[in-house]
Amino acid sequence: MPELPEVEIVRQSLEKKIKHKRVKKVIVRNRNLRFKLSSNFRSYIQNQKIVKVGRFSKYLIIYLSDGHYCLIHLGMSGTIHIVNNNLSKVITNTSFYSSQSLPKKHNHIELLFDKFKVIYNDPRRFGFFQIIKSSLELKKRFNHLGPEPFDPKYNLNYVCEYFKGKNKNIKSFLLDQKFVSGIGNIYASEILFLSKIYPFKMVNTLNKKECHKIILNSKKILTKAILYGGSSIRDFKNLHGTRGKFQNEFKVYQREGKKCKNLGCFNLIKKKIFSNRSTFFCEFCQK
DNA sequence: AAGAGGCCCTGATAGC
DNA sequence: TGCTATCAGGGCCTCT
Repeated sequence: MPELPEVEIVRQSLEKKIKHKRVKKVIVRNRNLRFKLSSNFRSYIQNQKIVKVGRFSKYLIIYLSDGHYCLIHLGMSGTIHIVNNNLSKVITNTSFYSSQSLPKKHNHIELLFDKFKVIYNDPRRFGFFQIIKSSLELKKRFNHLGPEPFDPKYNLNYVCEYFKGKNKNIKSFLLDQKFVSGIGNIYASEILFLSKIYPFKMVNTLNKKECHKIILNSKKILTKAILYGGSSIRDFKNLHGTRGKFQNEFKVYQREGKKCKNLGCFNLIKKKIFSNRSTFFCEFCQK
């Protein structure tokens, strides 16, 4: 489901809800996630106080009072719900589901607090929970990831150097978390449309000006998406509450066959499947 | 060693 | 109605 903006929205609402609160009990219903949940997973979280909820790229980091960390990745379909304990009613919505459509199936992990519980639901099970035991280990865990788009390290020098001698298109690089981390399939298309760059242009043919536009627009699109509360795509039934609004701002994503939104352009948005992911673009505006 | 492709898994939707 | 095929916001692993 989520790219960096959606994960950030989840982080904000989750932290608001659980910071300084103690986990009373942990229920594991299914440990077969992306990575199998370790057998002692519960013991690391039970009775811990939540110090804060952080995020790096598309990963949530729960800081536990004894210095350990609980790393969460939502994969493609992971969602987090907060449900009131006695009333069994959704009181905070961190996942774009409404109380009416709260799924019973695929609730794999539950963290029980005094008055509410946090439920992890994930039909496809591409997401995961992991215990990280030290800040050093946490750093190592993210070692393979490139800078976030907001990081000053994601600059013209870095990008130009990185692209030297690389024989791959720009869309693939925006999705490559080793190059820049946090961008996914929606925002990659949107960033390239805004930059007026053809998604399948090889990076070794990009000039400095184009690299500069990609850097600026990566920051711009993700910042705006966070401001809009993320994107809620695929229309769930009975949605309400904290549903994101950025899907209304899409210029190309899921707009195949529709008119280009650039002023004066009457071309229709195209969709092309490349390495199993769809890419949306305007042939006329993106060169 | 960079780059392409397959695979993990379930659910929604389209087409017959 | 009920089948089958295709597609989904991600990332890891293997092969060449």
